[in-house]
Amino acid sequence: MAKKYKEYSGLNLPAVASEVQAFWEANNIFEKSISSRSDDKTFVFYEGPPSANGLPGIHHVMGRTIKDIFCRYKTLKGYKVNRKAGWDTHGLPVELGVEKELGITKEDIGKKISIEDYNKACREAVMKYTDIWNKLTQQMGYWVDMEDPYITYENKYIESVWYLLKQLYNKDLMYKGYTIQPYSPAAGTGLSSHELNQPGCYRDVKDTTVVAQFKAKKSGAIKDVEGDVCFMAWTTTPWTLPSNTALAVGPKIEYVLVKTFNQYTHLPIQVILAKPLLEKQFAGKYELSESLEYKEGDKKIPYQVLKSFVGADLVGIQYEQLLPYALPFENADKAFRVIPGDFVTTEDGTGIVHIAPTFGADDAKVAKEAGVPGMMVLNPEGNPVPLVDLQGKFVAQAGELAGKFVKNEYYPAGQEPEKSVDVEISIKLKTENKAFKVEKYEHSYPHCWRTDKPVLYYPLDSWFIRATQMKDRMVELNNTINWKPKSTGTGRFGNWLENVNDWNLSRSRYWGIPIPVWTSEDGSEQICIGSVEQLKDECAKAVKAGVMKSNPLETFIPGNFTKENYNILDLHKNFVDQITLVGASGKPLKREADLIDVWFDSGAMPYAQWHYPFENKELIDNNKAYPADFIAEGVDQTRGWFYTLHAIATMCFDSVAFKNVVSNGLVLDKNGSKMSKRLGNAIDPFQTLDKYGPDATRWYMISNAQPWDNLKFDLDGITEVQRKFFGTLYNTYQFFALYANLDGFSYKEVEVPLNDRPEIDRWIISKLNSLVKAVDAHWADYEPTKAARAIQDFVGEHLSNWYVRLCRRRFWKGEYSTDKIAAYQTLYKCLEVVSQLSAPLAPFFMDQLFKDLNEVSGRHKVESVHLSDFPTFNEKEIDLDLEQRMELAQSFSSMVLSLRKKYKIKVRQPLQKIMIPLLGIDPAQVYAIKDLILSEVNVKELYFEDESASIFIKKIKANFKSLGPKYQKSMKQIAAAISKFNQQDIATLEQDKAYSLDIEGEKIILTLEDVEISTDDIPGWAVATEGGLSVALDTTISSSLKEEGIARELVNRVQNLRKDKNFDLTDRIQLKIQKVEGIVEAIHNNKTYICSEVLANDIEWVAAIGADGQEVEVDDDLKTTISITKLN
RNA sequence: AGUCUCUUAGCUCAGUUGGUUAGAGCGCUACACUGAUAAUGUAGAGGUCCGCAGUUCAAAUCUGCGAGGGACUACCA
Repeated sequence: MAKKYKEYSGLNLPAVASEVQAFWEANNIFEKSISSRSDDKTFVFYEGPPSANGLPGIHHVMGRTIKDIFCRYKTLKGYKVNRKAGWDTHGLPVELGVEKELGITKEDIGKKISIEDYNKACREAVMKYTDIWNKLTQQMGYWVDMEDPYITYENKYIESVWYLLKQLYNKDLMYKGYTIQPYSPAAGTGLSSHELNQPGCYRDVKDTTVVAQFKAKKSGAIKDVEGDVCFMAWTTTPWTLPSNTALAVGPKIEYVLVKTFNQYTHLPIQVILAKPLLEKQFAGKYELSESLEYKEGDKKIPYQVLKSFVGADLVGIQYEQLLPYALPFENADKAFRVIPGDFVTTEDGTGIVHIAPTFGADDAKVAKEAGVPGMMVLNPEGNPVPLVDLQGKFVAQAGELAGKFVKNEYYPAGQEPEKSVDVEISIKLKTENKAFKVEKYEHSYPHCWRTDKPVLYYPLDSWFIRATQMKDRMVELNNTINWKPKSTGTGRFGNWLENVNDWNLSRSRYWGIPIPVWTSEDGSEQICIGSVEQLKDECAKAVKAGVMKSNPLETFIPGNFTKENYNILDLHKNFVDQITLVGASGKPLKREADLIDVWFDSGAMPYAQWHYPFENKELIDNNKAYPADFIAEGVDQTRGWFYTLHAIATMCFDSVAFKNVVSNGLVLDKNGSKMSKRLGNAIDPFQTLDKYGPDATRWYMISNAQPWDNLKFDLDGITEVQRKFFGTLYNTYQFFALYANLDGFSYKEVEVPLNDRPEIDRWIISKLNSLVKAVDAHWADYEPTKAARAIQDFVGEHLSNWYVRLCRRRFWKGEYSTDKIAAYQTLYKCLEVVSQLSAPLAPFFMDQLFKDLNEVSGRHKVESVHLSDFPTFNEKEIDLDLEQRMELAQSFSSMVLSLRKKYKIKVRQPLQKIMIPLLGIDPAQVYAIKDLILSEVNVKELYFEDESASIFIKKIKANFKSLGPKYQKSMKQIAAAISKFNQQDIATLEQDKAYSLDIEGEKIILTLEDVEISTDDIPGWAVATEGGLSVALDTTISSSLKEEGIARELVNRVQNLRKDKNFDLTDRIQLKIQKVEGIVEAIHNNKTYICSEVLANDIEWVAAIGADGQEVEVDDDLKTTISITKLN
């Protein structure tokens, strides 16, 4: 017996997924999808490593669906797509997790717990959730090679990173410098921006603020002003005033010179500040006054505006140092000047900004640009340091402030002085006539999340990568990358590159990749290590020179890449910090204490995942696995992973790291708020996959919104996809399977030539080819949403709602004829192709569909849809004319049905004729679909009415698209004139193909193209108009039509009865009907039709029917009783 | 604060180079069909296209200024 198509008792998507999953595993389908493709045609994909330290969320399903789609698609297109999984294992979250678990803090490291044990704990903790991640990967159908992932903490990985760092070092792209970073003196550690963004870090505090007066040295714009002139600058951190080395003004801001009196010393003063802030600063007791009479004790202090300038005029003017405790150790002559600053605003303060380059990031930046030094002094060892030390105390050079903490919060509890440094300085300035105003001010200021004490912005030593130097090349290379969406590449990423800063590599942490640089104490000698082999050699030298007792890498064998060999070392801090190397002149070299930014880890993955260049050198050098053809991550990675990949590739390889990149948006909850555990609106990916199945979940996520838009994730949306798309497709398959099994169709017959198939078959085949063409282009173009929607539309609208619905009869009626075979072949083909087109997105369901079909037909010699070849479209099978006329058929049908509805004539009641006016349509087009329309709307005849026939009432409208460009300004009058046309005018225009209009004395010739003419009404007919098409329906029901209607009703009732009685489709019956007035004629005249429809041999009229009879209504208020019996 | 992004029906989204009646699905209401039946179809109601100003004969669409949501980066005297 021939194989049967599998029939199902219901659609259970989660069950489908687990069955197919089991099938994949049992038959190694994933491996085969790679191994079956040739090495010559590869598609390179990079997996952005997730941190196994956190749990996966629903957004990971989103991101990974996108990755999976294009990898699977390329596989179908014949590419070999290797996908190595990876784990991001370093970083602060891991450290914090471990500290929480062990109940320790950073201070305990090296004391309560050794760095070695600490790192060991991190190493174990970080892989804690790998099982859960693997489960998600498997359950959602994400194909990635989890067997052999790259792991960023492995020695081989680190060795590759070191290699890259050394390249940068050798190219002089790495340097050590200082930068202003958030720093917690109480904790003695720098803080990352991540730490500063912890909730509760920014708090409103009340600080003493000072508007200080900086006495100008007269030159430039103020050269000729009599008397002393001061710049006014406001600060919320008076303790930074001793470190002031510049004042910044906005070049375009207007400033004024004001004459007034100091409120504390009552001495006359002349000050400069921004004009927009004049009233704010001179509020309260100050008053604009003609006379400048003032003595101590007066309630009001008068002031006058003497002069105004723009900021640019002030730039370059020098001033006397406000608090001359110390001078910058270098370039002191360049200090104490007015410099330009773009960031200066006139929102608050004075419009002149006090610049202390050692304690502000912006300050450092503008000072550097202007060539102004920061207040760095030399410590007893001769090293430059700021005026405040790492504990937050002033250094010796700070005069009477020396030894004091800059904030009272830093003193041990109970030891705070009564007056904080801020207050002390304020008082000093007041008495010295240098303070214009001192007041408390409330503002938000960051606090250390661990010590609860305010953060300082402090210059810290860091290693940098000279990204600024490579900016132009990075921009150039970026222009060759295909970004989805484009705006992220040009906008967010492009701007980021344009304004790129040097990359701060340093992190003062424990669990990460150590900077492989060893330096002598005086900084004169330095080695950067680029491999374990080199480290071993240098260690040997160090042992020889006597700076180290033994070589910890003694047993390491260079060139041996076995696990065993690499397991004898650990390239983490605990191990490498034990190593002292030796410089050329014999000085001992110590490793720089810092670790590198974990973003470097992940940006190095293209090379480090292959242990480049120690192993697999050719993969990179010969561009076999580099650069990536495709990567995808969330848009939040733009300045993260996308950037680090790009930067490293540009700097080390002068190449892009990826050619195509999809940056997807966020997954929000259904109200558009961010998902978070705290709000309890986070969606559990496992529950979702369990309940709805991966296919529907994936399909929903991709079809609902473009990947780069945020997705408002709503579970009801998945239900809809389930019902609407998968349900419909499932039903279509079930329908096919039901009849194909009855007829034994297994696609063994020769293909019925397209020309021998009916119009509707050629139509759906044409549609199918168009679909293949479109979907192929969408997948290739990284437009998954468009692909999904196109498929959805095809399945729902064209295949199910139109093709199957209209063709149902062909499947169950009659012999196993050519026409029937054509129908099966057509529907089969559609289902098969749909399964292939959709397989990248709905891998489980589509594989089942494909296999269910293929197992009977054996058309494909592969076990799985994922091993098949993507369908090709045949341009010759696309018939746009046909597609267009089918649309016409659909429109006409819809209009007629709408008319039936309006006139309350049910579809089962046959009607005699419809008429279509030949206005703007090709009769041949409509003629070809005549039968289709007629059967769809149950009407007997269709004919065309020539446009010259006078029964139409026509409507005319201006065609703006055609008239607009030609007449522009006169458009409105023309349109108005056209709308006033009467039937005669329209006829004239149609006849002469032209019509002359007179608009404001100008003659305008209208052609037929300039207007749209449609039918408005046909008297005596029911008329429907839609989008320029009209159709008229004859609603007359003659007696013979009425009889037919009754016959049809009867057939319908009998069929229902057959079904109720569970008769087989092919059972013949005996039909008894109770003789009732009004139906005899109708049934008699349609007897043959009735009998053939219900498979009755004859109709037996009876006077009354017994208990087995069924009363039925065949027309309004027209009832009879019938009974049927099976004939054997 | 800067950069990017989004805002169209109750909800989720389409809407080509500007062209005059702004579309679909879901939901809702009404109905039909009953040999795909826990399926299917049809029709109807439903809109200040976020606001304002501008360009244009013509703006959901282009420009500017705002508002709101979101992300990232930075953090301010």
